Amino acid sequence: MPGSTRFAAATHVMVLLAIEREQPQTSETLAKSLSTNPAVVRRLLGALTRAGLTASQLGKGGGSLLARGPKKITLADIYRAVEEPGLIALPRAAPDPACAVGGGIGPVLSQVGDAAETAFMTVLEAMTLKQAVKEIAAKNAAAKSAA
Amino acid sequence: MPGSTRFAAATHVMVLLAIEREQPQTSETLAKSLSTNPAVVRRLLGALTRAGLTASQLGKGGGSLLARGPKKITLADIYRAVEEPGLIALPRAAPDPACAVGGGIGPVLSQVGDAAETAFMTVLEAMTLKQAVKEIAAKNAAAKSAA
DNA sequence: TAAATCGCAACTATGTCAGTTACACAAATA
DNA sequence: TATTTGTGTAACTGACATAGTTGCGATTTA
Repeated sequence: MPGSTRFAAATHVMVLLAIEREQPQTSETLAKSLSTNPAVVRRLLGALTRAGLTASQLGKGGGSLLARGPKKITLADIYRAVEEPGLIALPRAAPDPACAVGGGIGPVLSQVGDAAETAFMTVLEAMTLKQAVKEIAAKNAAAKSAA
Repeated sequence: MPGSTRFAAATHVMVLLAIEREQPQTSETLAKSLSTNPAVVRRLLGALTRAGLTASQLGKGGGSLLARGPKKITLADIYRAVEEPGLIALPRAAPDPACAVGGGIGPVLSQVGDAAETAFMTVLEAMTLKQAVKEIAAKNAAAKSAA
């Protein structure tokens, strides 16, 4: 499997926070929903907080909350918060200097890569957290009626 | 480093083959240009051949050639030949069944992920190998005149 | 037949990620 | 002020993907 599952996990967390908008959620509660460890959630939350997407409240009755409304958060925001940029990796080893291609290929590739990544992010940009919550609720309702 | 460098390496190989259109290139020659090992190149070439992008000639005087003209090969073809699909990884662990989000988030995420990946590929689709060769040549000329 | 070359399979090394444990620090409550 | 609750972060581990390497069998040409 290429890449990381952080985006999926972070989105899950954000959806949960969006649904329980009022109540601060502890990392333990969130971890249980994701079937994972509180520390994993806290790492995610750390990245989300640094990106200004969530805020956390220390002490009793504390936990994490959305820093702004779910209509003002897109999946692109979440992606950027937890994933590294650079969908296309450039080679580690420097190519043979005698090779006619070696010098020019890097810039060309990263130019195309940036353009492709921008297109990728644009799609993520188009979906807000609120829409995601709505779609998930719809899927759940469909699944329930089928059962 | 996230992801793989195969796409960059495979593109490098393809550009080389496009430039030396007539002469079959051995994996050893190609490997030297990439500063890597012949076996690594052969693995790449294997994937490219399976995808119908290159053809190889066994025996003495053999090597690899482009299977069709560089105008008819896009960077998307190369990407698909050597990289796994699925830019967005879904979580390994199944979420808590009691969690209201668990069931619905997977489908929603993979739907958005597919759309984003399609956008990504469209950009790659827009650039042919021939164009890439041309741009690289231009970059090299610029670098040479600057030196 | 001999030389050149691909194709493939094993193996190793390295890096990243998820998972886990542990502990210090902050904030609220009694 | 002492206790409780919960975050933030560091260290360690195990799993897995990738790149790199080696070796050998198969195939083609001279």
